[in-house]
Amino acid sequence: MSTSSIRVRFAPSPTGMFHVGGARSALFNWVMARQSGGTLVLRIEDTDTSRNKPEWTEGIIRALAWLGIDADEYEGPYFQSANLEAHQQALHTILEQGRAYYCDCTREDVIARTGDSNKGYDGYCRDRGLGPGDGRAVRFRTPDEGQTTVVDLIRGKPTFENRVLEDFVIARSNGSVPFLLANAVDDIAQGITHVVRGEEHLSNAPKQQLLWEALGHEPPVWAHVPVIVNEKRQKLSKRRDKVALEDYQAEGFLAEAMRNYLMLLGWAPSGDREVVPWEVIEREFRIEDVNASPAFFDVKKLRAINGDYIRALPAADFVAACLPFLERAPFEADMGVFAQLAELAQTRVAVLSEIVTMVDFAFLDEPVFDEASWNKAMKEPAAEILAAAEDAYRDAPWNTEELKTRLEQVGAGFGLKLGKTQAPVRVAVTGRTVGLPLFESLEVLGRDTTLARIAAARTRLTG
RNA sequence: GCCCCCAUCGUCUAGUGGCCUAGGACGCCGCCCUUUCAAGGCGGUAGCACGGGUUCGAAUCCCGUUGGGGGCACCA
Repeated sequence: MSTSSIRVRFAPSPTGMFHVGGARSALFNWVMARQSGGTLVLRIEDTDTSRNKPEWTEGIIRALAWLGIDADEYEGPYFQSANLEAHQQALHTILEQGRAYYCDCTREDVIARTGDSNKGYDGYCRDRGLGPGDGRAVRFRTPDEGQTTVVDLIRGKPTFENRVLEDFVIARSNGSVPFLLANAVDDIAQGITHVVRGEEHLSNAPKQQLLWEALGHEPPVWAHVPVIVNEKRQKLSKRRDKVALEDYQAEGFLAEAMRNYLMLLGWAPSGDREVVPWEVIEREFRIEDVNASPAFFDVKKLRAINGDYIRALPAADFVAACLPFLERAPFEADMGVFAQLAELAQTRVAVLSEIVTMVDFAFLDEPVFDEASWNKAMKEPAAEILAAAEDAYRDAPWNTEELKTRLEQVGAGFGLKLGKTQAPVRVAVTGRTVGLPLFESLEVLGRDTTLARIAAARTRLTG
């Protein structure tokens, strides 16, 4: 952005869990504000009292902070509900201009007349000269002729025939002002210069632009970012898709990875790389470069990127990041032991929550035996291998190299390579066929536990 | 039904008329490494929806077709 004093906004309504689509919009707006020295305004659109809950608002603020958009990064939060008077004032201004009229039609009346529930309002009350009264809403009189063109940074100049724009409601019969007007009035009041929001709002743009003009203001520059879709190419919905940012956070996705990935939906940094420091994104992002087509939310790719970020973490940071997951685990982890295992685990987890099953064997009294693993590893000379291993380990110097060498020797006695020989031992000690490097794990576990587990497995095997 | 938007590998993208026998990433496959699994290294698979133009030249420009999507509330 070359414009120096842009004002953008993020205006979510607190009607549910904060989701990834909102996060991306917030990120786009934030980047635009930061790179232009402009301002990001946070406005909570809380006027639908039947669907709003304060905890949703807290969730939004918490999620933004998690992504790096702390309170000092935006102006606000403003609450739409605090701006009711301005909404009424705007309503009167429009009414006085004769650009709006009262209407007592119910939804049913309109459908009865048009015979089509998909058709908009038919203009029935346009010239009935109704005054205010019970059960009467106010509708904006859209122009009969001409067209409205919105300047959209991503889509060019979508143009709408004014005659197909229905006379929409700008005041409900109870006097309250709905979204189309309230949103526009707030944007005007807060000096918004660029409205960057989801594509689902594109068809609202001409109506709102008409409102801006009626209120005596130059319309803003718009940017309708494409929706994020699921595997069926439909807009992500909280009903059928996993969209809550909190859920991803709880699973162990890193905020840095999440925001990097989110920015990749519809856009890409220069060069042949996409996992890049945030500074690069902030430097290179241009809303004009955002693709106009919907993007699929690919969790697999998100995981891959998250893995990249995890591996890039300094060891101590990785340990710290695992803490919350350890606290929720069904065991008490000794941090000294964990630190050693974490080093082995860091390249093996794509999301932090996976750390739990990766190290549980070290902190549980008994390993959790995976049925399939047991059956796979405890086949033929397994009992003999375990017996030999137990003998070989009883007096072994307890370090990785020696443990490895001794088991190699055990395997040699059966004509087996280490890959085969280690399987029964691994399952006996960790419960699973895959996991952290075995001998390193044994070293950390200690002789007593290792021997005890091998013995227990032998008993279990032979009955 | 009406309005609007969109269209490069399975997915996310680079590409803005010649540098493209279309590049990268994820996924997938193979090989190497190897104590399992990862990580890492190397290699491979796969795409400009279709049809017309414009042009010396089109993934790039125009038109149409088809196919997707979003919206059509006294929700936001």
